[in-house]
Amino acid sequence: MTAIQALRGTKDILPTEIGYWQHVEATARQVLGRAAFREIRTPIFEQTELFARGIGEATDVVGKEMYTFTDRGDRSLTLRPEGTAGAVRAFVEHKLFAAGGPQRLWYCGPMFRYERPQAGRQRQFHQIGAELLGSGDARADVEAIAVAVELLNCLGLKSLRMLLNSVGDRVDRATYRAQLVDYLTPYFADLDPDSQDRLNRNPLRILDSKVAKTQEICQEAPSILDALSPESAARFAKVQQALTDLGIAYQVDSRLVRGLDYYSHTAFEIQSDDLGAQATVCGGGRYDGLVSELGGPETPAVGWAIGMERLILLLQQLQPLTGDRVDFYVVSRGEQAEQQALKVAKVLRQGGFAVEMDLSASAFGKQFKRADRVGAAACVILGDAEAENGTVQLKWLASGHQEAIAQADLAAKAEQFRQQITQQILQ
RNA sequence: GCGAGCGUAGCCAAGGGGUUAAGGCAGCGGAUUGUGGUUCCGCCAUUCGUGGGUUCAAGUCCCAUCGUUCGCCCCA
Repeated sequence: MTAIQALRGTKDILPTEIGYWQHVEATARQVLGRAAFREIRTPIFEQTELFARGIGEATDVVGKEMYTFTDRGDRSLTLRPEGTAGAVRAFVEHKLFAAGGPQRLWYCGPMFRYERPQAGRQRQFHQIGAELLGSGDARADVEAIAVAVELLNCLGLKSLRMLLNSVGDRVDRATYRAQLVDYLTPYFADLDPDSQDRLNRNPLRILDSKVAKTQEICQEAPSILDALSPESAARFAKVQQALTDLGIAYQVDSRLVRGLDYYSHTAFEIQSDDLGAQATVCGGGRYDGLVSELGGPETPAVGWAIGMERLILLLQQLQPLTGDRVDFYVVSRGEQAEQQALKVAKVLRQGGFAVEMDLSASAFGKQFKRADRVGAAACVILGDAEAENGTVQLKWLASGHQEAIAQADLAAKAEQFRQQITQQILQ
């Protein structure tokens, strides 16, 4: 029998590392909640058409990275490759726009893309995302970005850099696209093959090619910022001013283009140098056309997504996880004592303590070793003598101090124990 | 989809054609059968991802395959 392994590009999150995930999720819930974002949970699979329409047929995500399958009813379904399309679908389906005023939504969960795994990239990965729907005001962009930055700050992440750009509206982009193609065409022969291919399909993407020669050519290329209409340019200036006022550092990078079709105006990425080739921890921007594209009313919107695996990769470099500790480890030997031990454990657990029962029936010495290994603050000991007179021996492992306590008194002494444990942790 | 590197125990590994597969951590047992953290002793891979080939001889060389890592593409 060969053992079955987790699929390529998927990972088990084991108890030893789950602490990071819980910490990130708790912090996200807190920070987003404080900014009045409300959590939404949508299905992890949807009609394929949702993503085809929402993300764009021409994108790589839709073109070659989706987990698409046919169910028993011959419907084409797809495991969600990102979270925005589903959130917007729910927004439209449940007419959340009718509530009046902008809606602030956030989500967190697994996403799926069929890609070759590498550092910071998996086939099933997790994102935390936020969407602010119903405001086209430049302040909405700023609010969205500020929440993302606040979340990363609260997690203690340092030395991140934010790249900011405006890709204008549809008209601006069409103008710019023409300019860019005009500029690049004479260099066609010098471009790398991928970029040659993109010249017709998606010329803006050539700008962030990693090939040195291509980068060199792009140095002199026209900037999209020069192609913005006065209105788009003013809007972008407003976003920058507000970020500066909030003390949020950024650098304008006119070559930042995002991969999904639905972006317009503000685009931003937060990157780290400590992630290998996949440097982006958070990416987002404005997507004014998406809601109507998905059958809702004309609704401007802005949002972002954070890659949780990448985030946790950074956290792990920062701080080791403090292991879960046990307050009491219950050591027992002898039939009567073992029976009583179960009750003692129950009483202590009801008192709010983390209690582990030794189930081995081995020598006391062995049981103490295990108590040590799980980092217990104290051992509760029950042998024949204790069982006989209804007491336990309570031994504090750090000091070695040991005392006899009546089993009936354990509940009443909970507060006293709690103080002793707290004291020990502080030391 | 393309390119490169790597697969020896639960983990980290040495060994790069000559035969008893180092060592460390962890684990288990004992010294110590009612008291842990230290110490000491012992045990822990008939086998080196899998299949085939070369050779008198293969973890060691070759091929294939699977897995994994890193990079490209793309993205969080």
